[in-house]
Amino acid sequence: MAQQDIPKHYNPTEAEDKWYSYWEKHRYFHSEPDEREAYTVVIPPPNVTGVLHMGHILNNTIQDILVRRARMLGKNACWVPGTDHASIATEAKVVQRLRKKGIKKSDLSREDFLKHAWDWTDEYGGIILQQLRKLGASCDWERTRFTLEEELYESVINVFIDLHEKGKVYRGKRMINWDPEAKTALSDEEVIYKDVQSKLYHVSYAVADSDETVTIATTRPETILADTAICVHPDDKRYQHLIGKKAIVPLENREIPIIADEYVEMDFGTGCLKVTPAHDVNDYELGQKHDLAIIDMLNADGTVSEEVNHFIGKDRFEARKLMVKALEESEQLVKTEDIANSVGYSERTDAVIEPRLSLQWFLKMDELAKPALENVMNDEIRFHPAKFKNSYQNWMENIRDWCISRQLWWGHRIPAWYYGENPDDYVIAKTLEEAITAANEKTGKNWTENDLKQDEDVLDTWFSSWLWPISVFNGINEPDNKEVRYYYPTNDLVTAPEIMFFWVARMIMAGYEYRSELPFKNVYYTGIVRDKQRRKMSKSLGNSPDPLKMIAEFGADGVRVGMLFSAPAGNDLLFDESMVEQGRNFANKIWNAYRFLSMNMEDGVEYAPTTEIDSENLADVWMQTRLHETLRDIEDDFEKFRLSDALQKVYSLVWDDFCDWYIELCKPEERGGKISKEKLERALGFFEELMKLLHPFMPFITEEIWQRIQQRSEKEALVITSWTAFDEQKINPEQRALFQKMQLLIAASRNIRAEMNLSPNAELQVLIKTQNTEEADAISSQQWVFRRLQTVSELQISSDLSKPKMAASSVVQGTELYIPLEGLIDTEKEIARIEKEIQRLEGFLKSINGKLNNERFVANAPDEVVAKERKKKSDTENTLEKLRENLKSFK
RNA sequence: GGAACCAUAGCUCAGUUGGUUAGAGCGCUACGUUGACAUCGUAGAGGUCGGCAGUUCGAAUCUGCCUGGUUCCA
Repeated sequence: MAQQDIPKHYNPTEAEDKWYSYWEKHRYFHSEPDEREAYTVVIPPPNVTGVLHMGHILNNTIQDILVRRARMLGKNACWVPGTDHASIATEAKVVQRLRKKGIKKSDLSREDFLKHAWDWTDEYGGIILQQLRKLGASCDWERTRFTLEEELYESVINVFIDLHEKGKVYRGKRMINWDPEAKTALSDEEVIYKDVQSKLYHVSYAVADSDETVTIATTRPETILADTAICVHPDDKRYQHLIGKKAIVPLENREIPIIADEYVEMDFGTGCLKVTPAHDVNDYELGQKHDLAIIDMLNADGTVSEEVNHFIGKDRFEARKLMVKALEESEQLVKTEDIANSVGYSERTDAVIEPRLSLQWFLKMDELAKPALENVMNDEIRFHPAKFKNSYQNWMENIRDWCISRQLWWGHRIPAWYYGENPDDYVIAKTLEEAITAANEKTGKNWTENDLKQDEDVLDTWFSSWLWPISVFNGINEPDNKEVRYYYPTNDLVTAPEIMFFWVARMIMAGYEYRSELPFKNVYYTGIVRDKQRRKMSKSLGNSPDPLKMIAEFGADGVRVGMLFSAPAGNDLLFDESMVEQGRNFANKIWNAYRFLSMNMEDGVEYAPTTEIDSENLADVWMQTRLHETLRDIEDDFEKFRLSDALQKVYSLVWDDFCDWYIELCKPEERGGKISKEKLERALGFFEELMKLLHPFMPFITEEIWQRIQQRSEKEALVITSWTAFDEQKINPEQRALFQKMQLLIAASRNIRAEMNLSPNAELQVLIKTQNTEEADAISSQQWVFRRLQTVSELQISSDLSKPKMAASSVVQGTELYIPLEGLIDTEKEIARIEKEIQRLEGFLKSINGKLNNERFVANAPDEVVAKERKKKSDTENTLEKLRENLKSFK
């Protein structure tokens, strides 16, 4: 392509749209089972309500890198995308939208409401998946799944039925976490505890038939209305005489027993505990133990119920205020103190959670947890970073049953059918017909469809997500189908540590329960994206940049690179837009490297990029060495999921090695001259190799350049090109060392120019005194490297050189470099320069001597270490001697 | 209250089995633009590795304690 066609700056938008649709059109991301090894990733399904945020960018960038690399490695890569139905969040959105239209949820039938919910989903549900395409995500879109679609719905119902048959799903009245905002039960994991400043109210209760009072302390005085006992420690001398007596509940004037239990901490608060079994987990257990009455004083919406006699219909917080006022008036409020305590909030609605006694469906976890714990602890499933095994273990070992029912409509409706009012008057069945049959069998009666009522509730969203790696391949409904057998277990799961318990742990359980096998081999936990002040990025804080705007401004490749640069494995990352800028700059650097090479192409000439190097050319041998060293090193990084490190290495290979050295050395000697065709083809050959290496990280620009370098057929797109295999034979340590020495000599020369204020173009006489004739030969034979990068009038290379007078000098690895500067040299400066270097090396030598003079070091340290120190000593002494000689010539 | 993780340059982080007077990127300073790229190049400054003690011939690395921070669980 001719030079005028290539703009000076890379324009990502155009290339990104072009190549993404090209990839999609040719179905490169689509996977079908075949004879190749499968590489499977299932996306952590975002909520249908979701829009792309920085966490998604990070997470999906990582997945895409893994998937694209696997694809290039020749594996049958399959990345399954999809969304989950997010019952609470979606239902809230739909309710909100209906409210705007003046419709109340309570006015609608279940069917009508669900119609609205599906409308909403059809309208907004696909947004986030569209956005992922902008990022370059190479998902198999033909496999897009939704947790509420028919096949997945059926999977959930089948699993519920199965677990019920196994006795693992049960129905019971238990203390659960109630969200009065969403009016539903939540699982323990959906409660977020926050430390808040509260008041501790000390309230005195009269003791019946006496003048005495007892004082309790509580942060929730309104629950006094539902108290059914006072409890003290049996050994507490202060209260022993009261045990067995009655106390009188303030306002309500009910008599409640004063009981004794060792559960009470004598030195906490007053040592006297009010017991409200309906509204506190611990109190509930006390109640069970002592057979206490249960008064449920709260309605579903958090208002006071008619079970008590005061503040009926008032919100719980309003009731609290009124209660305090009333206690003040009756002079039963002894004192109020400030206290920091922990309060549970709903993960979804942020409402204060109320512990509530409620009839719900639960899943028994103990047996499910066993293989799930074992196989993570023994690294059958590997966590990256491994530190997360600790909290996983802790959770698994203290696991409690999972409350899986939700009082919502949007979700998988529980397949329980009731025919009577007793707790056991139900059957579990997939359809009404089956339910009738089952009910008839169970009861021996003849039920009709009007007699049976299906449970109104739906299942926790995670009760569908936990099947995701199986259900996306329909492996629940058809356990033996070809797809699930081919793709399952999946390979890597990339997710946030926040959902380790919600999701990861439960997927592992489901994996062992339903496939007798792990669901994935590796779990990579990404960090949390924070802003520069370490605050978590969130919508409410408004501190999160809009990812799509960022992609538009910096390019998807730039965003991906920037994200990864700030994301070392498993640590939180402080997102900084300057990192994205760096990513964009990198894309531009690549672009310009190509632009330069293309400028050297003649119109109408066919160029055939080659990886056959000129073995006589030091730059070629070195560049090939660097390429293969990098291939080797990043293989290891990928193995350890150190993607940030891998990218750094490729970045440095491209920018530092290829652009700063290799391309510079390709430039023709004479200004305005063109690079020879052969040289250009080798440079392009390397360039193609670099594009392959970079492709997983920066898919768009690499494909763009790949397609510019040569005309490619649809079978030759970079996205499906084979990864270059690491080849030990392509690494040449000797030539690498020689090139490195050249680099150091050039750097030394540049340094002298900089320190002496000499222009880079000043023609200088340079003398290189080598340590021996072999080195002189080696350097001489490749002296063009030096000449190309330093303007020299004369270059002498020999082991037998006499130092010129008034020359600036440098010693690199024992090789000396002289630049005679008669008339130009600033003697003072040069003396200072040499003295500084001497000082540095003397310090170095001192520390080496410190070791070598220590008998115990010589006696105890491994021979190699001692030998290494000796070598360092002689090298340093050698260099020092030369520096001192040089210094002498100025004095 | 229990537990885990972390503390290295101005900032964000590497530093893999203990053996270079500690590395990268960004930022900073100086110089540089008559065609690859100023979204750039060259050179440079900058750290008693949170503190104290210990193990060791040798500690950023291992152990203990202390301080500060983050996260998870209750």
